[in-house]
Order: sequence, then structure tokens, then C-alpha cells
Amino acid sequence: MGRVSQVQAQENRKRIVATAARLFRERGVPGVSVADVMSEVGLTHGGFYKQFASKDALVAEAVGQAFGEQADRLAGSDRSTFLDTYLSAAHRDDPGHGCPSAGFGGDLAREDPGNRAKIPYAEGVELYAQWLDGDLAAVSTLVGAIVLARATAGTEISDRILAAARAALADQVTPAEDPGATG
Amino acid sequence: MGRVSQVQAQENRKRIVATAARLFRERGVPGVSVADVMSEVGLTHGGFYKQFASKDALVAEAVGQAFGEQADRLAGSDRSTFLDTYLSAAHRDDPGHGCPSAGFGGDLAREDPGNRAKIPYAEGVELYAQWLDGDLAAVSTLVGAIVLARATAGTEISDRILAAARAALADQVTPAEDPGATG
DNA sequence: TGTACATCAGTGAACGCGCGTTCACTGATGTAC
DNA sequence: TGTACATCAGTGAACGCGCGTTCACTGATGTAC
Repeated sequence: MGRVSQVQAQENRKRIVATAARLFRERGVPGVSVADVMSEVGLTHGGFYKQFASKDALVAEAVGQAFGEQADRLAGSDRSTFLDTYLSAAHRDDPGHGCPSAGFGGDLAREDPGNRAKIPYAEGVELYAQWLDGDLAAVSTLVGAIVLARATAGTEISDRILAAARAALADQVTPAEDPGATG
Repeated sequence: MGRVSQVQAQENRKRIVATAARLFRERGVPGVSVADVMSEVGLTHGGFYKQFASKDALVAEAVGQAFGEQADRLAGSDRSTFLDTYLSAAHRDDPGHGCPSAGFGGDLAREDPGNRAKIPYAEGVELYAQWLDGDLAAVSTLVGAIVLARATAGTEISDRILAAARAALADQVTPAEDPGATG
């Protein structure tokens, strides 16, 4: 195949980023090769470097893309619905379309402070926290619960972790309620 | 070098597991090769398979080892001191000797439910939660805060995440205190 | 206690493989006239 | 609108490299007598 139109090239580029954003969250950044991403998009790996400087550059763009998708979802959701969706088995079992704070957190935690993907990541976490009234402790609980539930998936504690986080965060919304109430 | 005494061999084995437990938490499981671990211990990589069936088997043992070390530390600590130590910049910046729930969580979250390392991991999380009065939401907050603080290390939000988690968990211990107090 | 021999922890080279990245090439696209 | 040519997105083979794992070999250790 020869040259492709500029419109087509831009579309391919977007599909590469979107596919990477999904695969990196599913299998981890080291678990996904440039060739994996390109073949999933339907291209060969050689052309990758016509669009991106390196795999690291793609990781940084994928982080931004994933947080952008999350922002769109948050914009059309209320807190109560969000908590139930976020702390669900479905979210635990589909990291590829899930929370980027949790999906990229484990990999970025091991990167040097100067790593370029950390900047869009930190911005994304900040926006996520703002949607939760700036409550960074709630963000920590949500991300920790999903990471722990995924790492223990297949054992009985996994579902209990999600339920405990749900209960704790639901209580916070209605702090004036009778703490002894069963409903 | 020829054969080594059984005592020496057992000692070498323990050092391999202990070194792996540290390196895997520092750089991630895919970021550490069998040869990396062996050369850190002062051995060559070929002998590894006289002691372990595979890298996966070492990961499972390293998880158990890391949780064992954590249990020893928890046994001699009170909750208040623990929270300050856990949610500190020192803990964030030294994952190799830090919480295994956070250090291995990101990598194990991507493994299949049948992965053998998930069993000691789930047991370790259970024990960790029991030390915190069975409060799985608190465990989630702690692990989430450390993962997020590490992934955002080098940006200003990192310290704020640790502080927010500290405040939220300290409040839980003393719920009757005046919420407007400054001390 | 001493000797003869089997065992096996550790060595170091090698295996096939997949990685990130480079590069000469192709041929449709975009542009200059 | 039509022609000539330069551009460059995508191809596919290749680069050096490190991975997990295997294996023939070494020689001190452990054991049988």
C-alpha cells in the first residue's frame, strides 16, 4: 500500500491512540508491544514511527485519551450512579474501558518522576478529584478498591472489597443518617 | 564453582526470594528479569531453575515473603503510628521495602484469575485488613493513596493525596472530636 | 576415622523468541504549473 | 481541467538486544562402606 490521504492518516493515528488506551489498561504497558497495537488497528508496525516518536510518547497520549473518555462519562453521571458503576464487578472485569487512574496507576507508579506520561496522569487525577468535590481521599478509596479487587479477582475477598468501598463512600454522602439504620 | 552445601543452598534460595520481593516492588514484575535477581544475589542466572520451577513460581513466593515482612512490622505497631508511616513520602519513595498490596497490586491486577500469585496476595490483603479491624475500605484508601501518590510523584498533587488520606483515616479513629479543631 | 563414589548447586554458553526501533522501498496523494 | 513531479503514510525485512528457559559440564558435598 502506498501513501494514504491526510484525513485517513489522522484517522489511523486516532485509532492507534484509542486502541493503545484500551490495550495498555487491559494488559499493562509492558504487556503490550507496538506491534500488538498496530496489528489490532489493522496496520503493520513499521509505520508507527511516522506518527509517533516512541512507545513512551504513545503511552503519554493514551493516558490523556483515557482520561478524556472518563471526563465525558463523568459529565453525564450523578455521584450515586457513578459509585455503583465504578465499584461493580463489570468495571473490575473490564479494565480496558475502565478508570485510567486505576488502569495506568500501577505502571506509572514505577516510572521516574520525570516520565512524560505522569503529567497527563496527574492532570487527569486532579479533574477526577474535582468531580468528587475535591475529595482526594475518596479517589484513593475508589482506585484502591478497584486495584485490590482486580488483583484478588477469583478469590472471595474481591467482591467484599468492592462492597466495603461502596458502603463507606455511600455513608459519606449521607453523614446525617442514623448509623444504625439497615437500609 | 562446584556443588554447595545444603545449608548454603537454602540460604541462597532465601536471598533470591527476598531480593525478588524487593526488586519486583521497585521496578514491577515485567521490569525485573530472572538474571537481574540472580546477579543482585551474586549468582549466575543458570542456577535459578535448580531452585524454582519458573519465574511465575518466584513471583508467588516473593508475594508471600513481602506479606510476611509486612505482618512482622504490623505486629509491633499501633494504628496511629502506622498511618503516618504508611502515608509518608518515605513510603511512597521506597516501594521496594513497602506495602506489598500496593507494590504487587498493579501487576497482579492484570493476571488471570487462576494465577498462583493471587492466592498469597489475597491472603495477605485479608490479614492486612484484619489488622485494621476488618476495614476493607480503609485498606482500599491506603493502597489507593500510595499507588496514586507514586504515579503522580514529581507533581504537586502527590503530597496532597497522602495528606488527604491521612486526614480521612485519622478522622475515622476519633469520630467524636470537634471537626473544627485545628490540632 | 578414612576412602570411593554418587549427587547436585551453581556455571556459562546456547536455544528460540519477541521487543523497540530503523530503513529502503512503494505508490497513491497532494501540489505546481 | 490536465499533466508532471514531489511528498510521505504505510510496508516488510532487518538491526541489536534482552528475555525465560535449557543443558552439558564442574567439582565440592554428602553418603555408603
